[in-house]
Amino acid sequence: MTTAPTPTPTADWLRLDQQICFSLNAASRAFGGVYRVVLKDLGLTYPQYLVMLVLWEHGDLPVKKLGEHLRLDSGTLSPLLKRLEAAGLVRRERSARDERSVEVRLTEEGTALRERALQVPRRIATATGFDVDEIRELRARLDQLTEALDAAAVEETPGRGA
Amino acid sequence: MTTAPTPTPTADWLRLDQQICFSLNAASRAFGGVYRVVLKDLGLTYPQYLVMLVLWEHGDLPVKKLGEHLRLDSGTLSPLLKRLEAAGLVRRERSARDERSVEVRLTEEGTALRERALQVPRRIATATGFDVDEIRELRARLDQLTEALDAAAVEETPGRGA
DNA sequence: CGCCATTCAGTTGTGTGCAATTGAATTGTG
DNA sequence: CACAATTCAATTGCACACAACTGAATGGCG
Repeated sequence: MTTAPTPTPTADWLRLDQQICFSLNAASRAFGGVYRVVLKDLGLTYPQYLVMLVLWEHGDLPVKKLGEHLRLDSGTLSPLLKRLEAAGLVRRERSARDERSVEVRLTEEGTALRERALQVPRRIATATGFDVDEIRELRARLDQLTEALDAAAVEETPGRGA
Repeated sequence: MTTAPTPTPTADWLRLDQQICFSLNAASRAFGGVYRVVLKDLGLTYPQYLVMLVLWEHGDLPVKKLGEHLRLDSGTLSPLLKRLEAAGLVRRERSARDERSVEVRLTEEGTALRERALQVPRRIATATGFDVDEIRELRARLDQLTEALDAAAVEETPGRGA
């Protein structure tokens, strides 16, 4: 139905757009709420947990690389890493080879925290009520969306297109 | 393949969990980036645009109702609404019937802005690269996810159940 | 070698998000 | 009517995000 005519009035577009950004926002914040509860035991916020995940998986990294993995810049990471350092989970050390760069290293305490974090994913997965295939499917869709949006953002920004 | 055994080692769960929260986060921020560019002409941020959408659709509302539509509390809305008021788009007036309540009303300027905002959804929809059905499908999945996460958050929080 | 563009982390300023608290207003109950 | 519980907006404190800028360090190029 609606194969050809009915040129989708502007008001409908607006509504649809509203729904998609609403839904994404709501889902993101709902995730944040669940993580907040689950991570309280570990003394981590959700973004801090993401940083620790990257470090646990890839080992010590300069701030720049960390930012590439997480799509975050130094404006966000610098204060966050300071808090992780204050909590004793990481150290920050100027690289000897390149004094501009700062290496983020896991402390023993930071490494040890991984054991306690291992139970987090199961609790989160349970909370979603989704099974493995559904999660994979959704993830693929979201990544596809992100890719398209990033490409569009570059094109929309006058002066940033390449 | 992998029909029955392979009981999914813990490390895999962790990886999967990482991906889903990464993806959702990334998509949300990518949306933010596109909206930032598109909304700059209107002088609105993305959350401010969401508030305006609700007001355009439902008319004047008390802060409380606004928060219910957007899942935001007064801690977020109060300063945001002050900025919208400073921009001349809304007025805030104590309700005569209930002095606790503050009515958020569109000014003429705020109402007029809707005309210029009508072109936003099309640009966003184009940027996603998704067609109407794909968006609807994704939205449904996300709402389902949000519902499950909210329910789980209530259960996980000791002392907030019921 | 000297200079300039680039790279990198950090800082500043603005704007959310959310928990917790405050204080005024209202409602329910006796 | 009086009093306790509740509702509501605002505020405070903390933690992201991100743009714009700063300053130190590096690398390329003549």
